[in-house]
Amino acid sequence: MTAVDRADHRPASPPLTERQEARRRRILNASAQLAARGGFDAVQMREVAEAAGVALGTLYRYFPSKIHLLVATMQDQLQHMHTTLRKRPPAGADPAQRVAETLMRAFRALQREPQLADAMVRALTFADRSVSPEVDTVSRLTTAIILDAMGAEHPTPGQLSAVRVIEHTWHSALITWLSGRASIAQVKIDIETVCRLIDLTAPEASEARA
Amino acid sequence: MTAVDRADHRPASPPLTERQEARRRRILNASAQLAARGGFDAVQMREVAEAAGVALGTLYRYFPSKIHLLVATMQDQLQHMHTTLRKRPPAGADPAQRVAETLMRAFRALQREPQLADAMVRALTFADRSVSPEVDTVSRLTTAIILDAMGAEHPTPGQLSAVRVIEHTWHSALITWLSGRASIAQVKIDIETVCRLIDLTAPEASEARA
DNA sequence: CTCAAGTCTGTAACTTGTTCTAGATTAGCG
DNA sequence: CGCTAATCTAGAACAAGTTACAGACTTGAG
Repeated sequence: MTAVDRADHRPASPPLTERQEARRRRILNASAQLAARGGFDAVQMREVAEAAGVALGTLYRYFPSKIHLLVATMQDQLQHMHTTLRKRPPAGADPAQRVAETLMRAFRALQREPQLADAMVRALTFADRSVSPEVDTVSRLTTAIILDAMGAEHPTPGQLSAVRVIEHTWHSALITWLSGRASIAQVKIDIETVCRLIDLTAPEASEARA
Repeated sequence: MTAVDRADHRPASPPLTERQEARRRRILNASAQLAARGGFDAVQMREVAEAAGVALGTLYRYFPSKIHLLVATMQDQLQHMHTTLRKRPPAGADPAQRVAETLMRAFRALQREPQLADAMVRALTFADRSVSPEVDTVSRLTTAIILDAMGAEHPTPGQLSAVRVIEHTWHSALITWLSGRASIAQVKIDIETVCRLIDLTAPEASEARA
């Protein structure tokens, strides 16, 4: 997980001064707050700038587009969630159960701020190539969370593929729920369904399972 | 499949005249052509209107937003694909194999027009509640294609969940590839991985499998 | 402390999705 | 044919993301 740890904060290109760090934080907070209130559309760059007390140009210097801003916001929120989850690891005996439990816990957290979730997830899937590095960071964070729940220290390629599929399902199911096309019950079932892949790809699946 | 058949063309609220049908078609073609050239950003409403030879206001009367337009474009393209696929059904013995083959065939079709694929898929996942009915139609079409490949006439709830998970994976993997964050090989592996769920949820999985 | 380089501010301008309006055209009906 | 309602056109206007720029402020080197 060293790669993730290093991405825990900025790639440290130019080390930000204290005031810059503070500005960045104010911007991210403003973004999350506006998003929580009115979703993607409510995060208007002029308003974010004003709420954060910076000029519009400065906002763009920190985050080169609205999408970058929202993806960074998601990074931020995911980090919180990761730390929270680590404090209370899932209890299930089965890796599949633990992952499903973890994801449903995350899901319930997002349910509390559906508008914020909407803004972040929409930004994530709408992101084009210019945001790839940032989206990748989010993806690595999510992977780390899932692998943590699985308890897989040295995942096999098969497991990694399963984790990717789980991530795909997770994002897409979230979107489907957020746009009102699926119920929470359906999301739960689908998460449980996809988590079955974990047993299927466990390294000892063919031997120790019997 | 009656529901899908009925959606084969417009929900027939007011039956369009011939000239209106022609306008609609010109608009969809213009949209697909612009998208194929430059992706999501190249589909600019003024340009679509001009290329289709209609006024901007008319374009908006037919498709109330750019997202609606692109989702309708996707509907259109999917319909083509469905008919094409029906002519040459996948050959595998296993339902899982057939679905994977079908999806990879669709994938290769999209590869030929990556920009068009980008525009359509981005629109699809970016769509908000106001586009739900249209997105749902696309989803039903996709489901029909997958069920066709499975050969499942009367899918169980478990199978339906598996199909949903496959769809999630399909969209999300497509996005990941389109934004350059995953290779084609990876997409292939992930599609094959998720298709394993089909065996897992087959009605006779617990009995006839032995 | 002083100065140059880099940042930040405030503001205007530009782009593209969307809405609105007034007048021309078309479609269907008697 | 002649009329009326619906539709279409051209073009202006508005909204929000993005860019540009001139001048003020900070920062770090000497």
